[in-house]
This record gives sequence, structure tokens and C-alpha cells, in this order.
Amino acid sequence: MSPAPREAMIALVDCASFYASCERVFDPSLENRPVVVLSNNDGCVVAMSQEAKALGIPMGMPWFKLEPVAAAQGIVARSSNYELYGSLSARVMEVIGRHAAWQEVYSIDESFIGLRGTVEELVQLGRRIREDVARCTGIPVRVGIAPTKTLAKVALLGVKRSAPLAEVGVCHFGGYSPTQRDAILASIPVTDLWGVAGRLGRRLANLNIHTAADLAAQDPGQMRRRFSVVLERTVRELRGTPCIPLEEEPRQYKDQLIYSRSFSEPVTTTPAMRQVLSIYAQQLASRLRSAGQQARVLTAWASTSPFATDQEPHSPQVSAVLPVPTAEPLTIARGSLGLAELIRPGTRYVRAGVVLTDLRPAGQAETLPGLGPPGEGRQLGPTLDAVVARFGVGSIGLGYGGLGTPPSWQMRRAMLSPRATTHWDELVTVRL
DNA sequence: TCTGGGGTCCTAGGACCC
DNA sequence: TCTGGGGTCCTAGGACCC
Repeated sequence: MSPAPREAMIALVDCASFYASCERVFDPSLENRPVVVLSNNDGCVVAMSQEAKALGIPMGMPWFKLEPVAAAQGIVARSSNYELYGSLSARVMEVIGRHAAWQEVYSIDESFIGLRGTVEELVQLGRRIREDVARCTGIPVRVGIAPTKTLAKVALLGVKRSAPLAEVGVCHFGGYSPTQRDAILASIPVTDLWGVAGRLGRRLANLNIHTAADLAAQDPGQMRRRFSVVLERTVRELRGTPCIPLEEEPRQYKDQLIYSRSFSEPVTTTPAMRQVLSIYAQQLASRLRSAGQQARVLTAWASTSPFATDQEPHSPQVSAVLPVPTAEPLTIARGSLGLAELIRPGTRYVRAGVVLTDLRPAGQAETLPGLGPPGEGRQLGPTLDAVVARFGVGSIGLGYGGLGTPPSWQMRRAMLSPRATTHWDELVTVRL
């Protein structure tokens, strides 16, 4: 039975190979070529163009293993350029939003919109969205439409996997007969659904539940008792009952803030780790301040490489309750530096991070003058941010972070494209 | 030599309260 | 010998997302 005309529907719009597509927008020479986008430090593959996927390159493959064969296969690599992707994402989302009264931006490359209309009307609308986004941003998108978010994802998988649907770029789950829908669900492994990954997938396989159709046939209450309310909702959504609402309002405040990075070369000494922590703390303080929040609890950690076979793994960690909820870089740096005392000099650490939790909106409880820790209330954060805004990252640093030359462990991004939409001096030149 | 980063949600279990 | 019960709050850890 096809859904009643004008019933509320949800469309999931996703960008095809988003990072690779972004790289192509300002570099047409990448068209029709296998493009891979690398993680920070040019570590491993985090995104691929269709051509690269077709070569069978596994997601997450280390670049140092791919690099030797890349040239021979015509593979082009780019360092990830999140500033560019974020900027293009905002434009894509804005264009999508023009076509619907309800929109939830789900991730950097996915958006849900709420729609009403017949199957034919909504498929037409999906086509218009594709054309509009392509014309305004150069990014290809695909559209899956269904009564629930989970089924919209199923419809989108159809667009990705069926050649005729890929041609159109739009799939409406309601356009199929019940028999066809069952066949579609039976063709989708459970682990392709939202909320079902490896662990859960193995537990479901033990119960002989392998496909979306198998899962849809389960009793929702039983799935809740045996697994969780999350899986219960998935079952109900697969059966067409919306359980996961469209969330239009982006959340105003985050629950936690993390700054963590791998090093381009291992850090082995206490002074170097102090420098790492000072720089990370300053970055984090800056983010926290621009989010309009303060933190009360801080955790700092470092770890050795999980791939190293020649040394014992070591992951020291410190947690501290800050004297007052704060966004002051000095207080955050001081809390983080305790970690430097815990490292074993000579051990090779490959990454570190600082996590702020127990966040709250800034300005809720002002500390009385003189009662806070040293540095509180001196507005060091805004001053540092202002200097960085004017003279660039690295132009000023706190304590151990304030060194003139860039540290040797700093992130490597050798194949970085220009930030063509956010920096005047990196604009693209077009010759006619 | 070289393997990413930043989040959220849910549940179980302990602390604590009356 | 026999030793309550119901509720909330908080946290850690697991699992998942892109």
C-alpha cells in the first residue's frame, strides 16, 4: 500500500564523496580521477572519490602504504582541509534549506528535511534540490525519501547501490510495492543501518538477524529488552513508525570539548610534552571562549602508538577539577601540565589530548575579585585570541607554547589545497 | 620511519536521600 | 536467625555516529 498523498515525509540529502567533491570544486583537474583525502598528519585515507572507491582502496588505509603505488594508478591525494569543507557545507545546507520548511543539519555532509507531497511531487522536488545544489555549489547530492529517518537512509542506500537510481539521484521508498520494499530491506545488511555497527551486528548475527528485513520482523519490545531502546526504535522505524524526530534547533551548547592531535614525530621528553600541552590548552581555551562556555573539569592524556611493537604501551592521564569554572587559558594550561610529570622520558608518545567536561554557559557565576586563582579575571584569553586573529596562529603562545619556531612534532599537511572560500590570499585564479 | 578527530546517547552501578 | 524500599543523581564505560 503506498502512503496516503501528502503524508509527512522525511528526506535525507547527502553529499556524494563530500571531501573529495569539495577538492574538485576548485580544482577541475581532479574530475574523473581517483582522489583520496587524508587524515591529519597525512596519516590515512578518510574519504575517497567514486573512482578511488572503485579501485578497492579500503577506508582508513595508511598513506605510507598507498603512496608507493599511487602514482602508477593515477591516484591524487589531498591533505584534509576542514576549513574549506566546513565553508562549503554551510553553503550546501543553506541551499537545501530553501526547499523545505523543516531542516535538520545532521552532519557536515548530511541533512534531513521534512516534506509533504505525493510520491511524484517529492521525487520532482528531490531532482530540483540536486540541480540547485549542483548549480550553486558544485557539490553533487543524493536524496532518499521515506516516512522515517531510518527508511530515508535505506532509500539513500538504494540510490548509492542501484545504477538506474544513481542516474536519477533520488529514491522514494513509498514508490514501491510492499513486495518490492521487502526485497529492498532484505538486500541491506543490518550493519548498514544507523545505530548498528560491528559489536551489535555480531550479537544480532547470533540470533540469525542479518538483514534489515530480518530486523524489521523482530518484536520491538523484545529487541528493547535484549538490546536497548535504540534498537527498538530502529525496528519501529523500519516498519514505518517515526521514532526519531527531526531536530531543527541546533544544540546551543556542547557537553564536552576535545582538542587532540597526533604528532608528526614522536614526543619523548617532558619539556616537549609541556610545550604540546600548553599549545593544546590555548587552542581549547580559545574554542571554549568562542562557544560562550566555561569548564569545570579537565582531563589530559597522552598515548604511545597502538602499532608499536618495540615498547610497552603507555597512556598516562590526569583529571582535575578546576578551581572555578573557567575559559582562561592559564588555568586550563596549568591543569593540563600535570600530565607532563607522568610521562616516562624516552618513551615515544604519538598523540595527546585535552578534554574539558562539565561545561556551562559563561558568566553564570562571577568570581569575586581576588578570590579566584591567579590569572582569573585578567582577560588573557580574549587578548591572546585578538593577537592570533591579527598576526596568525603561532604568533603568540602561553609559557612553553610561546616558542618562535614551529615545534618539530607539529601536524603535517603536505598536500593541502587552498582555503579558497575563507581566505582572501588563497582565492582561486581563473584564466579566461 | 610513517596508521584521524570530535562528538552523542544509553546503561549499569554506586552513592546518597528519606 | 531475622537486617526495607523507592527514588534520584552522578559517573564510567560501551557503543555508535560522521
